[in-house]
Amino acid sequence: MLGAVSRRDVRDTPRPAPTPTTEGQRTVADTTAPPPSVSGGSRRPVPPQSRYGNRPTMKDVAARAGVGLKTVSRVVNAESGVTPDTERRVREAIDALGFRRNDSARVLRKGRTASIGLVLEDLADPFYGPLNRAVEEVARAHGALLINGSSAEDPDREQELVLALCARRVDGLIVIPAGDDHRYLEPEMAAGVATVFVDRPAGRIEADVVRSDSFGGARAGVAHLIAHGHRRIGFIGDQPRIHTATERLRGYHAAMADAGLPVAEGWVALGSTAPERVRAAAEAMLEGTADEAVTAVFTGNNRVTVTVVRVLAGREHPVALVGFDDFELADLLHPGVTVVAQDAATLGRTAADLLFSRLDGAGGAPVQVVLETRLVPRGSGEIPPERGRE
Amino acid sequence: MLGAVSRRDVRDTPRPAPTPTTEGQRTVADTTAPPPSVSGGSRRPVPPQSRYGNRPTMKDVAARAGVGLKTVSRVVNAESGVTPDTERRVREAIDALGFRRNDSARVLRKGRTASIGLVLEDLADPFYGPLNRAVEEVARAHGALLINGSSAEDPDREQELVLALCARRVDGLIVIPAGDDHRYLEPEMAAGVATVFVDRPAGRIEADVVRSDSFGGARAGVAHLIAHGHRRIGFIGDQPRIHTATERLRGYHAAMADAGLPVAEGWVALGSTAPERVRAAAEAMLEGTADEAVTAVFTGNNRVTVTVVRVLAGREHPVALVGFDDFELADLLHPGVTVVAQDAATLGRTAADLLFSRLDGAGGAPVQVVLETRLVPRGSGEIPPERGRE
DNA sequence: CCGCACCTGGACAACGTTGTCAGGTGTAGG
DNA sequence: CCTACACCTGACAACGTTGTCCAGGTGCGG
Repeated sequence: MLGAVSRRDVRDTPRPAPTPTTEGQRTVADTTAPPPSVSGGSRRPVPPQSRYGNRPTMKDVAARAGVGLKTVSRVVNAESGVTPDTERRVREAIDALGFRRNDSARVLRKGRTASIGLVLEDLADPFYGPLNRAVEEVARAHGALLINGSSAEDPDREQELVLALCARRVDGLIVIPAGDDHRYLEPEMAAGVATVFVDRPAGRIEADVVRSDSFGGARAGVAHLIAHGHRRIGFIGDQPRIHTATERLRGYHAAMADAGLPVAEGWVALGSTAPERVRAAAEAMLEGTADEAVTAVFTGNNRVTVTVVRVLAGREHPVALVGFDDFELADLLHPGVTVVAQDAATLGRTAADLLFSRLDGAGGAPVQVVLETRLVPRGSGEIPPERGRE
Repeated sequence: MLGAVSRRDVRDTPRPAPTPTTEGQRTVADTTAPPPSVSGGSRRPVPPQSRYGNRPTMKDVAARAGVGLKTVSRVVNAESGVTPDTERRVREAIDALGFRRNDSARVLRKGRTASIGLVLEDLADPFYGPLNRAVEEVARAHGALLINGSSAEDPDREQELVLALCARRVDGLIVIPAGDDHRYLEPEMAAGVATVFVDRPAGRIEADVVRSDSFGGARAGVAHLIAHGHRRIGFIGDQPRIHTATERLRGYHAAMADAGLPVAEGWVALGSTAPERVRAAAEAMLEGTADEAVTAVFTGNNRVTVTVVRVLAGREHPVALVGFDDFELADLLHPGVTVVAQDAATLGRTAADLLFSRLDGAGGAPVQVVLETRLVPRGSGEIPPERGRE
């Protein structure tokens, strides 16, 4: 962790000061509680009805401009039927008071919030960045705001977050499910909250889904390894609770079966993507007797792939690797990492388009959109089996 | 792009179907408009006062439970003064109707939204993932929801987004500024919207800032190259409009001056981080006569670094490189990329802590928190100058 | 058996905005 | 000069919730 922290009154810094000032002096402080600290404290002790800083309302603007309340509303919403002169007076009052419309009140009156919620599993996972961005772009094109949060793979937290968004009356939801039971969403969906699931299908309810072809992608990836002569191939994936994990495992088994290859007991490892676990699993299936040690590994997602790359980097003999999910710089490693790529941005864009089409009234039964994956050979998947080839 | 898309009624898929079904059949469709499509259309044509799906209100719950409105409110808010029996009746009615409190109305009444806004420049930039996540964790610990969006480095869009968040009456804002004039925020801040800037200071207003020591970090990074024998060092950075870009450039100049080294004209390139531009800039300063070609490059942020790594990977002679910002897999490249690391998560956590301390009533002048950077030698910065060493 | 204190439950107003509708002004035509 | 019409403008209610306040009921003691 980067520990040193310095604080100073901003006045001490007379602007970005282009002169090389005494920028070096710092005081060391506890990073875990940098500023005056706060965390534990109780809620702010201000008078219960603080009304923030007494923001001006339309009523205030109307009084100042000497017009009626509704006229201010008309100006603010660019409705027709206001004399230029009146409008000018109103605008002056708005600027003078620093008025900004209270969207909470507006929402309450109008019924729609022009905002959608996005719940994903980890905001810090690079896979979700482009997805997040794509959803935001679509939302923006529709004049909607995006509210998002991450479930940290915790079903309870997912539910908590989703229901909080519903309480905010988002118009629609895009959810990357962490749990496998979404019946709690039924009343919300019945009440008109459009919902699209991404990456994985909803559990125990019927709902729109946009996902990649995990099964086919994994099958193709494993077949690629088989085509390069491998017969003993390991699979390291995410927890079996997660739909994509089991789909990809299914693809692995299908590819092995297609080639008439047996799958030994120690070749499949499902579980958390924590680096320690993945590292242990990889090392276990790379060791063992010559008949059991794998000559190639298929990894179930980008987190797993990165960890396995680290494991392989420390070994003498190269071992073939194909990973599900592309990742930045995969092409610059030695060897480049062969991957089954899914397009996160398209996933997000497609889901958002579908969501807004529902919001615009598109009816019909829930649909399932499945996006093709793409095998990207870069070297690591083309390493032939060195030893143990029978 | 991954083009192939298939759609089918979800009913056709009798569950994750563990049997290897005909998952292969797909129809090719235009990815840019996948579902029934929507985009251009006008707003939904439903009756103006659709009230979504006529969600039940507290009034409905009260009627069904045979109690008063306020009693329902008491139950929902876990206030005291309700008989267990009454509470049970109310809860049954809530479950039966699928009632969920309308937070818009609640916000309107109470004045605080328990939500904060985060505006960053690119949701897809991996640098912001951990920052985003850290802010979310702090917000969650304070019972607040996080609303975020990205400005795409566009000052107008930043302002638009920030003001939209203010209209939603977020309690506080964390902003990574794209623009250099934030006076538009003055009325909002005066009205009580706590605001903390991250990564870069606010423009033309005084406000809290949490940022890394760009100047010192860049100076240390360039000094590292000088210590390894380089005398002709290039600098490729972001647009000069961006504060961190100029600070890092300042650090570069300081380090060069410290060592008494001149800076030739073609050695500094500021501008967009678009790969084409960076690539051109890098190639230009690597070519040229022996006296002018640089033997080392310092890159101003992670986007630039990645592009330069690509350029260097295609060259015969290794060229030394130190980059600002750490990035995943930097250690696994050949050679490992030496970086000046800043801790995005701490940046976010610190900013969020500061924000909530302001919301909890902490007064005082705006503060500036500066986090130390850390030089991480990995190889690329330790390459000695091959040619042209005088 | 009566009275008092306490406690539960409900009526009501208010938050800031927008839709409805009626009133008022100015202008043009008869 | 009066009527009619168009166009602005503003009063009012309602959105769903919470804070205030009061009424009614219960339990206990006198």
